[in-house]
This record gives sequence, C-alpha cells and structure tokens, in this order.
Amino acid sequence: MVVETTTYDPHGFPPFAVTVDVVVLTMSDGRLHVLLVRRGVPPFEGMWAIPGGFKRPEESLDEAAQRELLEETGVDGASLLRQFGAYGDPERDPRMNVVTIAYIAVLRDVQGIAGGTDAVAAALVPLSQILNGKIELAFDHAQILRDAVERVRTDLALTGIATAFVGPTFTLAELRAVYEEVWGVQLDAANFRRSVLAEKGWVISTGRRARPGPEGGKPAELYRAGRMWRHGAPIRYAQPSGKRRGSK
Amino acid sequence: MVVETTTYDPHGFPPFAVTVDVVVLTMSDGRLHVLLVRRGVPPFEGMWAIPGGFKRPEESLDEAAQRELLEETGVDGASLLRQFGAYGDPERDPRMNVVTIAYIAVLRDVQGIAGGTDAVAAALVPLSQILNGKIELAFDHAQILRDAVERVRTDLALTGIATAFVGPTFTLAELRAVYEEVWGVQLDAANFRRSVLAEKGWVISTGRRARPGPEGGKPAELYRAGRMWRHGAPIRYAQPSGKRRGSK
DNA sequence: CAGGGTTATGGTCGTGTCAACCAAAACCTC
DNA sequence: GAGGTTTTGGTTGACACGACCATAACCCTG
Repeated sequence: MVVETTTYDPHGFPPFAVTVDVVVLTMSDGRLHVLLVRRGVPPFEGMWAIPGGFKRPEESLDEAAQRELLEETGVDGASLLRQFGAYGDPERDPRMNVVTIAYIAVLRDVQGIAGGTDAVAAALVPLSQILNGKIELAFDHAQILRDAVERVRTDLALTGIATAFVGPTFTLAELRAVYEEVWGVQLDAANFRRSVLAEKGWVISTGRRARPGPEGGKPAELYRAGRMWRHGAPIRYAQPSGKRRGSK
Repeated sequence: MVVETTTYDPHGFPPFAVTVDVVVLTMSDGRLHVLLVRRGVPPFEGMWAIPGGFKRPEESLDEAAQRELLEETGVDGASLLRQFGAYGDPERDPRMNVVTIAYIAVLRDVQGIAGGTDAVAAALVPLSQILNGKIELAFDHAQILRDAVERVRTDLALTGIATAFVGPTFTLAELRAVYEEVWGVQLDAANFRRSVLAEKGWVISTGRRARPGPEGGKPAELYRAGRMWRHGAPIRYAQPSGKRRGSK
C-alpha cells in the first residue's frame, strides 16, 4: 500500500507526537545563559532539559512557541523568537517517536525568569557549563543547544539581533559585550562604535547618558534599538547598470 | 490536566501527521527550476505541489528526505540536502493537522528527472513562473518555495553550495551564471574569477579546457569542486592578542 | 582637592580589498 | 582573414578595515 507517496494522503498515516522546544538565551552577569528545566519524570528524570511542550492542534508552530515561552518565562510578545531546526530521530525519545521543532528566544536579562508558572524547577545556566559537557542534558537537547548557539552566532553577524539581548536602553559597551561573549573575542571599542553607528537606524541615540560604574570612566551615551533589519545582499562585483562584459 | 507541560510526556499526546517535503532546485537551460508533481487526488486535485511524503517511524528526518529525493528523482547520495524550515499551521491541510519539515535539494541538471518512480506527473518548472503567481501551488507550498529560494540565496553568499548546481566539471562562467540567476544580477567576469580563486580549495583546476560554444570565445578552463565549506567568522575589529582598550 | 585609574569617544593612517575598466588571448562563424 | 565573442590578466582610484594614539569625563583614594 505505497500509493501516493508523493502527494501525501493523511489517511492511514503513522502518528507522531509533535512538540515545540524553546531555547531561551539571555545575557546575565555578562555571560550567556540558557533557561533549563529539571525533569521530574522518567526518562532522564532529574536531568536538565530545554523547556518545551506539545503543539496543540488549533495553533501554529509559531504560536505554540510563543505560548511555551509565556508559560515558562512569563514573557509575552516575543522580542525575538525564531525557528531554527527540527529534530526527529527515532531514538531521541526512548518511549515513542517525537518530532520537535526548535525555537530560539533571545531575551534581555529579566529578574524572576527562573520561576515559571509551573512548579518544575527552572534555572538560568551559563552556557559554558553545557558546552564543555559539565552539565548533561536530556534527550538530544545538547545537540539542539549547540545548533542554537551556532544560529545565534551567525545571526549576530548577519542581522541586528544583538539589541534583543540588552535592555530597552543601552550603552555601546553593553552591545559590544554581547558580541564578545557570543563569539568569544575581544573587540576594539572605537572601531566597534564606528561600525554600529555606520548602520543608520539600527541604534538610535537618546539624549541621555549612563552613569558610570564603580570603576569610573567617562559616562557612555545611551541608545535605544531601532529597526532590526537584515543586512543587504553580500553579492559582489555586480555590474553598474549599463553594458556587460564577459557574458554569455 | 495541564501538568508537565514543560517536560513533555508522550502519553495522551495529540496525534499529528509528519511529512517531509523536498524542494528540488536545479539549473536547467540557464534558469532556476524546481521539481513539482501534479496532485491526483483531492484536495487541490490537479494542482502542482512540492514532492514529499510521510516520515516513517524508523527513520530520521534526514533519512526521510533522502528517501523522498531518491523516490522522486532517482538521485542517491544527496549532493546537497539541507533542512530549512517546518510548517504546521492548522489550516495548511484542510483535512487534518499535518506538520511538514521542508528540505532543499540542489541538483545539477539531470536528464530524466521529471520521470520519477511513481506514476504521478512530475516536471521541472521555471521558478519565475511560480514567484509571479502564474502557477498556483497546493497547500502552503508557495510560501515554502519562497522560503527555500531565500535560503538558497543566503547560502550562496555564505557557503560554497554553488558548485552543487553545476556538473562534476565546470567553467567559471557556469558557476557565475548560478549566482547571476539566483540573485538576478549581472556579475563582472574578471572580478568574479579573482574572488572565486582567492578562496583556495573551493574550486580546483583540472588541466583541461572546455570547448567554446557556437558563439566562439576563448576556451575556458575546467574546474572541479573542492571542499564546500562555511566561510569564516565575519566578526570585525577583533583585537590582535595583547592588551585591550575600552574594556569593562 | 589633587592625582591616578578607568572608560568612552574622536582622530589618524597604513594596508588591503573592491569595483570599474582596459587590454590581450583564443576561439567561433562567415 | 575579418569581425564578433568569451576568457583571462592587469591597472587604478575609492573606500573600508584594523591598529593605535589622544582626549574627555567620570570614579576612587589620599
């Protein structure tokens, strides 16, 4: 009975469970953290896992991710919620076939995130703890998390999502710290400032200035996020408009 | 009964159908084409659709995509098969809830692709016909296709997947045509050559030369694909190594 | 209040890449 | 052989990048 494999026919389909997992990333104390929950039931009982839940039949995937984010963190109106992968290996859940759609949520550090509406234990864990394997995650969540970080890394370079990590108003040093932490590099403050300000409309200067920390220093200008837009096409050597050379 | 929403429990789950759709892209006659199949059963009977099928419980998502690609095109050992999105809107299939995982397969132009193993009608359709809405697709496949093209566009700029479009041996003009078609721009042949050759190991010169077409021209050098690798980190202003300035 | 420490911000400048263009080489057809 | 076409190599001005210096404006300590 293998007719119509190309134009699928949902009669007699093999049933799957579909879940949505949300990797909540935030900068806390200058380091990248991820929100994890502790499993209370087998399998992987007592281990840390990425929060997630079932997709409901009446909602879309994006809506399911938003709902999960709201339930876990209380944060509404996803500042940044992007789907980045689907995982469906047969062995990923020992009980049955579960296909999960993974999302990234980038949040600025909010107090009280660790306590969701549910009674399960939740915590913000430094990402370094997981990437070196010091904390083991349930299911294939370690792989999902690695993919999420990789996605954030490229998004940081290609789009303007860095402003989602910082508060509604921020200094350029805070913004620079996001790049430095995610990429693990040190950036030149002066050159970074020029490059950020060169992309017009992406950060907007409020008139105000931040109070320096206990270490002193010149008070930094305060900015707010502008439009978070995708960088233009990185296609090079485009012809001006007129004639062509070396064409077929 | 809303306990344990965070650490999902596959008992009493809502069942979904999970399918895998494969957007097969190829360059044919100098233009970008996509492989479509014509639906033989309602709904959307008689309309064109992206080939796809059910995920089987014993296979992973990637394996399901490879199997579908093999069934539709006869092509084995996916030259380039990447997952790029999941779609699960409740209304996307009028009969029931179907979540589909979408893949891109980039193939070089192969004769006889249009005839798959199944008896369904299949054809290579120019992409422009669909993007201007001249051909309507079933389900949400128009959106999936738009997303696929967008993904290929960025992948073309960021990785070396362009070689997947051309044959096992190719001229730089053929490679340039891929970029020009996907991005819809005209590129300078001399500058393009320099940029491609600058990325060492990505195209490798065989000694041979291609025979020029009927229009004449100097015979072009023949290359073969090297390693198709991800470009390095586009992070700027990284500090050399020593001291720091403007740090916190 | 003076001084040292720290950070933010602005400026400079050599190097390298990019893009536009030119020119020669090597083929085709007529 | 002439004219056309394509590939390939070369040149050159503009501009971005990266390294570094200098100054401004705060902190803290004595």
